[in-house]
Amino acid sequence: MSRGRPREFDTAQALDTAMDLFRRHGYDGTSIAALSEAIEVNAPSLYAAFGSKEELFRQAVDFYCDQEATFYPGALAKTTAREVAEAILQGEIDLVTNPRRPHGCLMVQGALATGPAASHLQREMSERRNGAEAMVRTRLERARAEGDLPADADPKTLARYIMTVNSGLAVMAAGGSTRKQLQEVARVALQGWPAKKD
Amino acid sequence: MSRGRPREFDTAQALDTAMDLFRRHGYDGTSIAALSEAIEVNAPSLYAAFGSKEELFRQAVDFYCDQEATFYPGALAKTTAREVAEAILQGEIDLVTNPRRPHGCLMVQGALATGPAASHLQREMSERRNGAEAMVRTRLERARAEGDLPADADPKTLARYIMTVNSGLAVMAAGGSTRKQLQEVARVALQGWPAKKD
DNA sequence: CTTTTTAAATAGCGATCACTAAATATTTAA
DNA sequence: TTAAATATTTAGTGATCGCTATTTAAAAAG
Repeated sequence: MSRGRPREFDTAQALDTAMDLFRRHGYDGTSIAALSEAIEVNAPSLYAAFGSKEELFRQAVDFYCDQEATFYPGALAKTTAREVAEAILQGEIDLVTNPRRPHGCLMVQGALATGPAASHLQREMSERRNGAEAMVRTRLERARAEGDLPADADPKTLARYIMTVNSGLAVMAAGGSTRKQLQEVARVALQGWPAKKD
Repeated sequence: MSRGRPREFDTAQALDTAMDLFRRHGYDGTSIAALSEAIEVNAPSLYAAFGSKEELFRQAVDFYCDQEATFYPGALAKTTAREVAEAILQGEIDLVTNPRRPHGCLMVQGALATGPAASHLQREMSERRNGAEAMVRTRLERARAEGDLPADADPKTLARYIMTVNSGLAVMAAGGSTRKQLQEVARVALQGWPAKKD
């Protein structure tokens, strides 16, 4: 075992709690005092473990991507472009309407708008969302190469469209839309998905 | 003229400036000090004119709806459901990528996530968005009654879909997507719009 | 002019912000 | 047993938060 007094709280559990607070109240709306109380750990221990509020937020986002927004690999592994799109929208809906969590998406609500001091977090979050978009685009490019999407389909725009709907779903969920309602929305959203030509 | 010393700043201009700050930094991320400096008015004058930060925010949102998000009446007045949908998405894109303004939508970025003290502003904003959705739904119900939408089309879901895309466009614009990119997205978004049956 | 009315400017209120120095507690290693 | 290492606790730092009492300035009404 490592030397010194052992930590009395679980950092993963702390990140789990921080994730919920940041998702519900955003970066600026979540105070160290609120985090400290919810995690049941004094502020200095928080700083010893995570460094700063900003770093805690980043680690909470990492935790979120690893532990909550886990549908991407499976969705991208589907066999057809349409199935990929369906799985992404359904995965996003499950994520943003999870009844055991605050509704919405940490990468949207967490730092969509922040005070000037944290403006780089806005950029970081949009870069993360762009990263997901790039993965979808790559997958759709492959689909087109495989003839699974028509040659005149534009993977870049289709991927951007999927991410646009995803972000919209997060906003709608935060506003109280139910899982069922959003599934109906997703059905409409894919109504015009380019058909494979046989 | 009214009695007493005349106000030395234009309240409309003040709301215009407040609108931009709240849109860029959100409610929690915008301090009275920042507003005071940007508007070039001391804090007490701000309070005399608007009452409180919350009330200033609300009035800025009203101002935004009246002066910036002005495309709705014209869009809803279009003759076909498809034209209505097209005009709404195009209007939203122009709104959220206006080069003279911070990119995004005040009703999304302004108070999507807030600290506990301002949580009712989250609700108020989602209620406003729901209000817009209701207007779209009513218009699409009329369209269906007029045979402009197929009988099996669901105006409620279609309206929710349009608003989902709208919110998504706001997030994407805040992340740096260009007007042209979002127009391509809008085109894809309407690809599956229910066709009128002749 | 003086009075009344309203606004602007100065200064500062208590509360909370993110953060930390110093002291105490608990563990392993020597 | 003692020393070293790490965590927790206590008590606070200066800065900023939203907001306001008080004073001074500028206008209209009498």
